[in-house]
Formats: sequence, C-alpha cells, structure tokens
Amino acid sequence: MKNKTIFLDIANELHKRINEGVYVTSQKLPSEYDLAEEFGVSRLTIRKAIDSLISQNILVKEKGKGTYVMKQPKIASGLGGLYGFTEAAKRQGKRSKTKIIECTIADQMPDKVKQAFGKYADEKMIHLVRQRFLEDEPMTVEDIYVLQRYVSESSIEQLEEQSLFSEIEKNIEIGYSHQEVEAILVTEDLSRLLDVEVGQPLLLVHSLTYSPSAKPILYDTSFYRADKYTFKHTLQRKH
Amino acid sequence: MKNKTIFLDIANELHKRINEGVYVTSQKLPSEYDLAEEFGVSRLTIRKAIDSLISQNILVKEKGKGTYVMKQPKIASGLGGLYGFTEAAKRQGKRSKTKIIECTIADQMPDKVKQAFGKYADEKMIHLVRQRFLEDEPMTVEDIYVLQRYVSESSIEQLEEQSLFSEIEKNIEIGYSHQEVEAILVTEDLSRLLDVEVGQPLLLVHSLTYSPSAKPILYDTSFYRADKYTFKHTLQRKH
DNA sequence: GTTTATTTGTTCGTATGTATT
DNA sequence: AAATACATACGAACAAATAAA
Repeated sequence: MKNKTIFLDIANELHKRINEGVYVTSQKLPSEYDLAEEFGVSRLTIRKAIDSLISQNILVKEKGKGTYVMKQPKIASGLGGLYGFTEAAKRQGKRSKTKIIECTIADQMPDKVKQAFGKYADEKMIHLVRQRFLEDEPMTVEDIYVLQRYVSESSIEQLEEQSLFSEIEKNIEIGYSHQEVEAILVTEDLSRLLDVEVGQPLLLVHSLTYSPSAKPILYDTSFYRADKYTFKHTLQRKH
Repeated sequence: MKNKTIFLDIANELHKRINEGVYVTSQKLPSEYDLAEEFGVSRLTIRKAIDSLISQNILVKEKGKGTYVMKQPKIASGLGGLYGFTEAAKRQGKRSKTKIIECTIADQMPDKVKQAFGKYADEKMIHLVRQRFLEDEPMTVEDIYVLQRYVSESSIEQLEEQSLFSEIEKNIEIGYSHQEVEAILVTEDLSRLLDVEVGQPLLLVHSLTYSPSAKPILYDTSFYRADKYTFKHTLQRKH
C-alpha cells in the first residue's frame, strides 16, 4: 500500500518506528541530514515528512537541538485525533454497536447548521440520529447533518455496521474538524437514550467537519455520558 | 516591526491585503508564480507564506485551480492555541482579575500529579489555587502544581497581576499541553467560589504543560462555569 | 569564555508531476 | 490538446540556536 508521495511514505515509516518503540518518547530523532541519507532523499523531503508528523502532534522540533518524540497522553477514552466513534472503539479494542434512530432527507434544519454550511446549506442533506454503544453500554447520541453528495445510497444501509467516516472517505477526503465542547445537564429524552439519571451532567460536542480544502462535509451535535467519556487533545503554544 | 524571515513578512502582507479587502472572500489570489515575481522571492518562499496562512484557516488551496480567501465569520472567544487565562482575556479585550486562595510549597500532592511529573515528582513544587474573574464575574478556579525551579521568588508575589505563563517563560519556553476535558456537577465548595447553584454542571479540565523538549512544567486542574465557558479546538484527520 | 561542531531554519534555483480549465 | 496552477522533489548555501570541546 504505497503512497504516491515520498514524504508521506517517510512520515508513515517514522510513525511506525515511533509506535514500535524504535524512537521512544522524548528521545531525539536522527538529524534531518542523517535521515535524508538513510532514506536516500533530500533534506527538504525529510522536513516535509517531519512537518506532517508535527501537525499531528507526534513530533516536536527545537531549533539548534533536534527533533523529539512528543510525550503521548495515555489513551483511555476520548479521541486522540479526529476519529469517528467506530474507529476510536476499534483502536481501543472494544466492541461498538450502533442503533439508528432516525435517517431521513432533511427538509429543514436548525439555523446553527444552516449557518455552518454557508452556501452549501441549500443542498440535499441527510439527517441522521444514532445511538452508539460500547461494550453494550449506551455511550453517546449523535445528531448529524451530512451532505448527501458524500454518502452513497448503499452506504446509508450499512450505517449500522460501517464507520460513517470510512463511508464518506470513499467519496471525499476528510481534513479537519472544528469542535466545541460544553457541559450540560441531561434532558428527559437523553436520559432514556443514554441510561443516565436526570440531573447528571453530559458533555455536548458540536463539530463541523471539513475536507482538506475547507468544504464542509457534516455537522455533528453529540451528547456523551460524562461518567464514561472524556476528551483529550493537545494544544500547541504559539509564539 | 520587521520580521527576520521573509516568508512571515509576506504572510503578514497578504493577511493585511485580505483584511483591507484587496483580496476578497472566495476570490482567487494571484498564482504562486505571480506572487513570487511580485515580491521578488522564490516560489518556495511564497508557498511557505501561504502555508502559514492556511494553518490559520485564512486561505485555502486547491490543486490545479488556485488559492482562495476563506470566508471568515470567526466567532469570538475560545482558544485558538495554548494560552493562559490572562492572555486569553486580553485577546478578547476583557478585564481579568485574579484572587489567590492558596500559595504554598507543596509537601504532598495527589497521586495523579505525582504520576504526571514522573521522575521530576520529587522536586520542590508550588501549590497554587486561584480564583479567576472575567469582567468581575467568577469564571474558573484553578488548582496548579508547578515546579519551583521555573518560578522565581519575585514572580510569586506578582501572580495576582501577571500571567503565570509569562512568568514561567522568563525561565523556560512553554511548548504544548495535554488536556483532558470532562463534565461534572458543582460541589458545595466550588458552588461558592464560582457563584453557581448546586446541581449545575461544570467543565473540569486537567492539563499537563510541557516545554518543547517534553519536560513537564505544571499540572493544572481547572473548574470552569459551564454557562460561561466552552472549549474550542481543531482536530486534524490522521492518515 | 571562546571556538567549533551539530542541528534546525530559511531561501534560492530548477525540474517534473498532476489536476483543472 | 494546450495552458495554467498547485504538488513534489533535488541540490546547494547560509543563518541562527545549541551544545560540546
């Protein structure tokens, strides 16, 4: 499974080495010159590979010193990157299950969603409400609006089994996602769907997912059980 | 205020033009070749300038077509990076205030903190509890353990006025921070400090802040009013 | 304390590939 | 089919920060 581009091949190889423990946390990587020689490419190509890993918070560089493996947060729950529920579950070796509560062509949608999609708001969209289970426990309820053009007919039928992200990526590459996390109290409806007592807190996450060229793909409003889920991420200091 | 680097100068100039309306939303910019000629630099330099604006979600590129100005509603608030409370407030043009509740040499600390600092856990640490106000409203309560070596004596006295981050950065550069966000219910103690009724939800954020070379600097457990605060961030899709 | 070697940061020029129009 | 525009890649050089001699 080779990429067309050398620098991505190298980024993958470096990433593999990090996961395999060849390069350990906080360890210095070989210098850019050494890596260039080892892979038989120019230094700029190595730099692009490293840049790609830095943007994924896997490496850190320090001018005059070297490139280091970033200390990774322990993965317990939560998302260590942009993954769908199914993918995140698989990475933790857990069984996930999905129950579709609603799946219709959206004839209208909240203003917040319309605003998010901008000029694409008039296109046909699928409104999807799903209940997600981890090890047979209800974990989250998703309310998703996704542009129909990115989801084929056959995909829709498989949404109880397949990852929505992987279905979408058959049609368009997923680039990034703006997320907003807040804390709310569980409502009556959600109390039933998530098996949580009224009065307990929930994590509410709004997210708008884009292609690499900033085309909006889907708007997701998800409710997570606060007792089972936390969100992990890494912020970079900007200077 | 000139930068040392050409590509940042150019990025700033392009950004200025966008703000001034020279390049309008959704308009195509001159090609990389044309810009290179105009600024009298190589195409690579233009690409670096454009990359920098893309990482700030200001521009978008499409292969074979061109570079476009991204439509920018850009809602206020939220963290576009790793900032302390004081800095984030300043960026929003709001008044912040700080009340120190505790400031001692820590003789013991929670296991979670010890574990986070690893081999540095035996060094002297300062335990700091602060109440933070925005426009005179209590917003968050912080519980911080910071390695004493990174905070000078004089700094400690100024913690009601100065940003902790900027004090620390006189001694060591801040690199990045692993954060974990969860939702909890307000306790009696916090109810008073945050002026929130019992039974309401709070955002609880644990964060461990590192130097660029992955040395742990401080461990922060912060409680945020859910009605006043949300967390915004951007996740990149990994391939 | 100064010099030297190492390592990342920036920039140039050039060439070729790939997607769009 | 041709022109345009971004994507990738190479080689080379010098600057700037760091660490070691």
